[in-house]
Amino acid sequence: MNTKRDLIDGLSDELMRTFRRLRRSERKELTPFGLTFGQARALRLIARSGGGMRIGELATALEIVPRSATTMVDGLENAGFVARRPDPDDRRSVLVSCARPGFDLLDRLADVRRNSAEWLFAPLSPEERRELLRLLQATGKEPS
Amino acid sequence: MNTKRDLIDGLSDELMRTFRRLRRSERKELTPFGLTFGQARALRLIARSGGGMRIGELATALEIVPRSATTMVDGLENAGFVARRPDPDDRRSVLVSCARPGFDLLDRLADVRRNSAEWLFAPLSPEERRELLRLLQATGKEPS
DNA sequence: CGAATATCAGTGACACTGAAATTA
DNA sequence: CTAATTTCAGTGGCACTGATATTC
Repeated sequence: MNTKRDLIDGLSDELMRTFRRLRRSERKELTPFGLTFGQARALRLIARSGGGMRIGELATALEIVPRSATTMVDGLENAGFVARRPDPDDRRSVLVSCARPGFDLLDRLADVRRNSAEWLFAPLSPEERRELLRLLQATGKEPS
Repeated sequence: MNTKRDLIDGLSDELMRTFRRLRRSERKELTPFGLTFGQARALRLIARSGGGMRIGELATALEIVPRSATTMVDGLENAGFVARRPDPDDRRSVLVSCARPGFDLLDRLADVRRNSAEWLFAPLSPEERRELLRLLQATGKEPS
């Protein structure tokens, strides 16, 4: 049982350590584009949605509360990367969609993301990467 | 090469998602103890150091800049969990060590941490957990 | 002198809660 | 009326940079 505790402890530590390195690297490379780590993440999701995304949808996808998604969209909108428009079918809702400057950025953003991550995963073979992805995807979704 | 990009993208996404879930869960369980996620992490390291740790050492271990470690120790010290004392061998330095209330907390803190993480790793077998740990440990340490 | 150590002051990112307004 | 959706206001965590004092 001591080994079990050590294992979970180590997993927590390594998970945190690895994520923080990834985020720091990506942040640094994102700075010249005027985007933060979180904004880039949101922009990817919004662009992928095509026709437009409600704030609540975005919040769910980002796993944050809707209020926080509002602020995130504010930043992207002020920078001109996304646009808000009212939902014609539900006047409570707002649809957020990717604006032209946002679309123009997507390819370079993908490059940045890949470059930021590549050094991190470089020591892993393609098979190991797939296995890592599989294991991460298998983790639990909610605290029981 | 499209598959390669998708793989790295997915790894980044899953790594972030998994870490954030862990942190959120641990934060929630840590609240009653008056500790934040970062403080708990620092306290573990300080306690493990035994005789005392310099701020710079702690910063290196936490992978943050020394100035941020100062603030983190401030919080732990104000709460009475750690104590600062001057380094007798180097008057520029301060040694941070775990105080009695901090020691008293360690066991319960370990429980919290294990409980917070267990649901996350529950779907993984012991072998898979060891493999996940190995893969995370194998990731790169510095942006090339 | 230059280098190391810790601290002070300010800032940015980002998540949270609670309350209010609008509409389904 | 209740529930859903977004937004406003404020707060907390935590990382950063730059400047300063002290000491090696």
